[in-house]
Amino acid sequence: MQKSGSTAQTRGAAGARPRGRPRAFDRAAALAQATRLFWQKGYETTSIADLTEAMGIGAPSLYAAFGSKEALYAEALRYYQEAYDSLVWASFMAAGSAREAVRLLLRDSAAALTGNGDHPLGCMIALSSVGSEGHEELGALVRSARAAGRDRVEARLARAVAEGEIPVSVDVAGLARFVQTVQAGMSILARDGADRAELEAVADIAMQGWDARACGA
Amino acid sequence: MQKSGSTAQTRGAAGARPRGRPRAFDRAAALAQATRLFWQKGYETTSIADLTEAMGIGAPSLYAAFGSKEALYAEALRYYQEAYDSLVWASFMAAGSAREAVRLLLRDSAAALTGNGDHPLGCMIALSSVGSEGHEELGALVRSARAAGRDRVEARLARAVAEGEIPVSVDVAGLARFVQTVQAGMSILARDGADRAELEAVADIAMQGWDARACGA
DNA sequence: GGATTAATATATCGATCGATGCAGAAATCC
DNA sequence: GGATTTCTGCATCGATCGATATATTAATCC
Repeated sequence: MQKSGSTAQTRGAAGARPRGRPRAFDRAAALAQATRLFWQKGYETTSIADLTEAMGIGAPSLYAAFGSKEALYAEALRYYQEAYDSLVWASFMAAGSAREAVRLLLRDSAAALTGNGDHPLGCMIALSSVGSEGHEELGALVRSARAAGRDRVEARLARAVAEGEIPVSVDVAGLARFVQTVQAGMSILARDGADRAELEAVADIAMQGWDARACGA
Repeated sequence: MQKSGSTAQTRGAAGARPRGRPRAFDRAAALAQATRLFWQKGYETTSIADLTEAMGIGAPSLYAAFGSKEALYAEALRYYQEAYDSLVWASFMAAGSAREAVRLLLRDSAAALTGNGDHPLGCMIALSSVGSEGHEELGALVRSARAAGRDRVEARLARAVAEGEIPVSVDVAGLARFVQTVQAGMSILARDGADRAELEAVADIAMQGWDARACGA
């Protein structure tokens, strides 16, 4: 099910093929499939049988390439952050003001979380319930990933305070936590079937308070 | 582990004890324990062995009293709504205005979701990921429970429009969805360790937009 | 007391869980 | 070519999953 010519994906440009029998599947593609499955079903609910079927490989190949279910999930989480989550933050990073950054973050989140049908609904990180008893290592991983989002917002707000966009009287940590709350909540609504327009309306309402406060001066 | 005198909990006031050997455990107390376990760990992650241990009964007693794991979860969800979730809505129901109702709902949610250490963090309904593949019946149950919260808010907002508190130009469905989003997001933050003061600050920020909009007139 | 009814304790059911042992297959090195 | 290395397919490991069969115990009815 995989052309034999595509087995060189992890090799350096200078050749030097590894010694033994080459891997018959595309590791990156298999990881992408595993990511979508974990994203859709969660860690506990996704079985090795589910994974091997979706990835199109046998269990020994999975363990040889990824180590364990936990290690595969950790790698899938990293893949998700790079392949999906980072896209949501692109406009945020490029925005000229903190207000515009947050506005675009929430708008882009509304669009990404509802998706276009080619990936699961909601955010894999926000909706992950790993760490509720057992798998403490993965739980810490997910929690830190969630905290990273808020930290990005908080850092941007702090910069805006330094630049005079936002008055020093504003609690940037609290405001960042509010943005994180809205973004997290949108994932739950997206899972329940809220569409893009509905979440965009939520994002707009969340932003309407911005100008009412001293921030928007 | 249970006094034999407490076996009459489901009997009518007029006596008429059931025929056979009486149940040796308190069904309501066992349900309460099961609820807390499902609340903390989720449906899939909680095993029958976990349940029987926490409830202090054997597996056959569990199945005789509750039918199945799915039926027990459904009953636990109902118990949660009556014993915990309804408390959060008490002030909402009693408030004199829609604005005050929503404000108290978010404030009380902040308090309830962080708790006082005697129950799991976050909302069992909001954080439930049942229904992501398999268990479609329970998934529908949880989704409808989530929708019920938003419907309550929307109905209150609609009433406020009828009473002139909120202008007819306001999209009450969208505003209700915003409130639901903030409330849902707070559950995720609570699970990650956000304390009561932090979530109250989130609730306050969510409300600050209220007066800025036409609603607060 | 004897008959009837229901709950408990013990042991275990088949299925599935995550994870491997092993033999054959496909590549490199020499 | 032969030796070596690594991946794949098949079979299966012990543990745990949700759920029960069976025998015993404890109550009511008569």
